[in-house]
Amino acid sequence: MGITERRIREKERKRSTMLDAAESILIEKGLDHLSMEYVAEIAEVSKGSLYQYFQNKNDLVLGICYRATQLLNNSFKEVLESNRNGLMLVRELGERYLNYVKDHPQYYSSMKFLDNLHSSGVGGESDYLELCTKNRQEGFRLMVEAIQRGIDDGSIKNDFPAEQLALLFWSTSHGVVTISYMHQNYEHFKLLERIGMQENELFNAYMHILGCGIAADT
Amino acid sequence: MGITERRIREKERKRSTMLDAAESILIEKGLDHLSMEYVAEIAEVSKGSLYQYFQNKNDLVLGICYRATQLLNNSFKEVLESNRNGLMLVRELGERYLNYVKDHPQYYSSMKFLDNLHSSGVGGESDYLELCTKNRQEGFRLMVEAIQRGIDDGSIKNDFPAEQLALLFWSTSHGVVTISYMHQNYEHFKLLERIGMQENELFNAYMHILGCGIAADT
DNA sequence: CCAATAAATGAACGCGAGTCAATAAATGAC
DNA sequence: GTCATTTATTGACTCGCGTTCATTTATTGG
Repeated sequence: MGITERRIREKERKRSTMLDAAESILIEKGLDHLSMEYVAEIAEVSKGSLYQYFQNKNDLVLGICYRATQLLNNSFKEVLESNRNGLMLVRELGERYLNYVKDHPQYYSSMKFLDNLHSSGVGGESDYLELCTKNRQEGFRLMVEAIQRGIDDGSIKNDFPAEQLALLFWSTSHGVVTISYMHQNYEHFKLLERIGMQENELFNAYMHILGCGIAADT
Repeated sequence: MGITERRIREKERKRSTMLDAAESILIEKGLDHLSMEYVAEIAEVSKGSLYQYFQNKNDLVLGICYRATQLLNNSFKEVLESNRNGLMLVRELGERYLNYVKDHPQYYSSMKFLDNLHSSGVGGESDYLELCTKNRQEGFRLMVEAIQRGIDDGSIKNDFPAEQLALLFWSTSHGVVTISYMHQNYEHFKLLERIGMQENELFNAYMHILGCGIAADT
């Protein structure tokens, strides 16, 4: 009975096409101009068809967000395959995060979208929501792992449990990366210019400060 | 000619009433349920009237955001009136920021709204936008001042210029505060619980790490 | 009391998300 | 090949909401 399997594959392929369309709009026009009508037009299907593949607009955007989290996690996993010390891994994770935002601003914007969703108690109306959340947790887990390795190999102080340091690293780097994102994508955001700072300077300063806080005394 | 002045006062009073209505909705129902219709109903005016006082919905929300930035800045200014050393001031600023988000989540959400605006190149269609931006800059300036004082009084290392440290402090604390906000306002955000961490622990850890990075060696 | 000006109103418009009854296509049994 | 049945596709429709505007109402200055 290969027919149902083929059907499922077909369906996945179509879903993927639709996501491609949505993604291209996201890149070219931004989230504000991503309408179901427009996606349907680009994907060359009817609006109604979209709703056979996505439960609603949120679900579609989270479909992109799912790709986004996958890509970021894969990048993180690569880092952890290295056998450098934990502190270096942490630094590398930060760098990857920064480059990710630079290379895929549309993916990052979809992740911001995910963050903003949780407010209105949006729950069971998107299958992708759960997948995205899972991926987020996985990403966090990778950070924990890097830090734990650092604690184990003695490159990172053990003042705090690895999870707590990871949360700190996650939240603060998120803040720094957000600045970087704004700098690159918001025309009127001139803070870096105003204080005469380069993006990489910001990142290096961040890593320096963070390093002072978490690096073990050698 | 006191009549035009009275008129202007009246107009300001009415605008304020409308903002009050919008704010109460924001508190009780959140940004998602803040519609012009609803605001009109609560403020007991017609929908059309709102547009005599606000250029559009964004403008109205930014009106709230203006109040939000005012309040935060006032809190910051209080801190700077103290004559403790700069490092203590910085810590106090962070604490104020955290408490602000705890006490006025609706104001914080309006500031997130401001952040999300800059994307779609929304420019001259809101008078409040400029005011909010001004206030933001003022808030940042206060941070710079605290740090500069710290550098001057020797409590903060002078590895970096005050502006750069301020940007670092601003962005990283923003990240930490965001976690705190999510923890309090997003029902499904369980990260802190999952790693068994309290909010104040997060803050203290943040300040500890930051302190290691910026505090002068004594 | 009467223009003239300003403020307030709500019906009407446009846009976009989501629905659904009708239509078309694919499948499997005979 | 034919036909009943299940599955996929369509676009007209509803509905909510931001925004506009012609009309009505209130206020001012003469």
